[in-house]
Formats: sequence, structure tokens, C-alpha cells
Amino acid sequence: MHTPGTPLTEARARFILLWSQMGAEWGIPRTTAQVHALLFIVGEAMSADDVMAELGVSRGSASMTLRQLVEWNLVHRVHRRGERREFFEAEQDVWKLLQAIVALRKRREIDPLIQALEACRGDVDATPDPGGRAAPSASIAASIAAHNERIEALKQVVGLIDAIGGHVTAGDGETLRLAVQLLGRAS
Amino acid sequence: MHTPGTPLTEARARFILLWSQMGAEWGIPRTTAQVHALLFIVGEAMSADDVMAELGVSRGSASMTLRQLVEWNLVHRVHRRGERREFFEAEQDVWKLLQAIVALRKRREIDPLIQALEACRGDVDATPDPGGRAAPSASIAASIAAHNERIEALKQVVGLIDAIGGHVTAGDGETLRLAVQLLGRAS
DNA sequence: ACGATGTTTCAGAATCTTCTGAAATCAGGA
DNA sequence: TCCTGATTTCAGAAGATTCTGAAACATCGT
Repeated sequence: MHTPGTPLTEARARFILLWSQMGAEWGIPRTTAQVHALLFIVGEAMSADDVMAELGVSRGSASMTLRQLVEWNLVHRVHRRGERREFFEAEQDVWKLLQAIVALRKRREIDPLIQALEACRGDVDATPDPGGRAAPSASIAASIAAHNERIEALKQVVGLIDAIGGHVTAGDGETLRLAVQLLGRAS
Repeated sequence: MHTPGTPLTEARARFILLWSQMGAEWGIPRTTAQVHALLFIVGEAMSADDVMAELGVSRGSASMTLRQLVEWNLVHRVHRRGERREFFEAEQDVWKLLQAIVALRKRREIDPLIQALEACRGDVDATPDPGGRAAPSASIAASIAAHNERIEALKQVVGLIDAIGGHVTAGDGETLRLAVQLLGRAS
């Protein structure tokens, strides 16, 4: 028989569970998502020990996870006067939250992807033809051209996503909402 | 000494590797991403056996993976007359590709998330107070209100993402590119 | 300098995900 | 109907990721 807790506690638990499930779909470790959810929904600064106790995770996990969340700008370190240990507080402005996430993924995934796509082109001049026989086959050249076009097209799409990410990162919430309205009108 | 292969083959291999790495970051199984990359970059229909041979994966993997890619609309089944076995061909229009991916994630992650966030609200009326003592504490009510505001704010952000996804899914490539220009101007 | 308190690290354990391969299933063709 | 070749399924193996816990490391106050 596990204690039901207050309605608020239960609502928090539901949210933490939901957020960790979402995180899983996004490749974010369960504990990381749980810790962020907890800090966000509680809304006030907690110590590492509080987090450990609340979620039942190990000290190591809590430490690693908090460090990462701080690194990602989703959580801020807070010092309390008269307290020696550190406290952690989740960013409460959901627009900043979105921006932090978008900026992170753009920087870590999109930008390098565009870079790497360059290296996936096939070089038409570097024909193999080890025998030295002429006519390196027009069809091979055509294949390489088609290949490069595909890479190019992909790069454009990724570039577009990058641009959207850039705008999200740049503006504030109000601007973004407005932009979406425009987007709707353009369709 | 492994054979170097033609420049085209090598460029393809680079792309397949890149795409599978990207997939990993997005929570897509390595094999799935590899198969899609292969079909996309080769540009023509292949049989399951071709895929197996080309990537060195098991029959089971190839089957499961192709089924999934077809389900996601990233790959189409192709029947050739006089051939009994099926062939598979990747969608070559990169805009359709983007739309398929966005539609998938919107349907499977964003929409349910919005739904689930509703259930994370705390009900102010359902105060615990098992002793029946009056004054269910104004501070508890305030906490619940704050909780609900946080949930609400999150819902708005997720709703915005949903809206963007909806527009991407709806329009064509040209429209989208235009919209991003507008977005840039609005910032 | 030392002890007390709080934090980080990391090797191995636990867990979860993905892949394999062979057997079951299915779909024509004779 | 039976045979043949293609496809699907799924239990267990292989592999990758994440978590734990205890030891090492800081930092501060005395």
C-alpha cells in the first residue's frame, strides 16, 4: 500500500512521468528528463540531495544529470547565503526553454550535418579507370551527377530547418507566435 | 586490404554512415537509417536481398526495417512485372521526405503530448484534508494554481511547435521557403 | 593544517534496445 | 492441391546505454 500523497504531489508525479517518456522519444536519458521535469514543475531551487530523495536516484546520477542540465541552460545554479551546498532551479520561462533546446540541437546536430553533407559528394574528376583506358564511361559520370544532386537537395532541406532554428533562437516568444501567423497566411 | 571501390561507391558509403549517425541522434535504429540512406542515395528500387547484401544485415532486420520505412512513407513498394519479389524505392522528393518525417513525429509525439499535458493539471477542488478540518490552506491552493500555470505555459509552446509542424505538413516546399523569409523579416 | 561537508568521477552492474537466424507463414503457379 | 520461392515473425544473442555506489577530490571554516 503506497501512500497516495496530496493531489499536487500526484499531479507532479504524472508530469514527471510524462516528461521522461517524452524525453525517451527524443533520446534523452530517463533520469535527465525526470530531474528536469521535477525542477521545472516544483518551480523552486532544490539541492542535489533533495533531487535524489524525491526521485530515488543515486548521487552519481543526480550529479551528472544536474551538470548536464546546467550545461544545456535548462537549469541554473543558485547559491543561497548561509548555505554551503548548491541549489538548482529550472528555467521557468518556457520560451527560453524552447530556445535553449533548439539552440542545442541546431549547434550539435544540424550545423555539423550540413558540414558533413559536403563531404558526401562524389568527385566526377576522380574517375578510377586503373587501366588507363579512355572513355571513363558517361554513365558513371551521370550517376555521380545524380548522386550530387540528391546530396544538394538534402542540404537545402536541412538548411531550411537550420534557418527556422536560427529564427527561433533569435527572436522572443511574441515574435515567434506572430511569425507562425504569417506562416499560416502564406500557406 | 579492403577494396577501395569506385568513387561513387565510396561517396555512397560516406553518406550511409553519416545518415545512420544522424539517425542515432534522433532515436532511429542504425539499421533503419542505413537502409533508408542506401535506398535514397542509390535512387532506384532494390529488393530485400539487394539491401541485405549491400549492407550486410540479416533477413529479419531487412524485412522489419523495410516494412517500417514503408509505413512511415519514406519508402514505397514497387512491383515489377515478371518479378515475383517486391522492390523498394525511397521517396526522392526531399520535401515530401521532410513532410513525412514531420507528420510522423507530430502525430506520434506532439499531439499525444498536448493531450497528456491536460491530465497533468492539479485539481484545486480535490483537496485532501482527510481529517475534515476546514481551511484547506490557501498556500496549497496557490501552489496548485502555480503548477497549472506552468503546465499551461508548456502547452502553449508545444502548441506552437504543433502549429509549425502543421504548416510544414500542409504546404509545399516553395511555400515553406517563402514563409521562412517572412519569418526572417518579422524578427 | 585538519575535519566536515558537499561534489565529481568512473568501473562495473543493471537495464534496455536492436539484431540475428531459423522456423512459420503466405502467395502464386502447375 | 502441392510445390517453390518470398516474406514475416519472434525468442534469444549481441550490443549499447544508463545507473549505481563508493572512493577521490574539492572547498570552507576553524
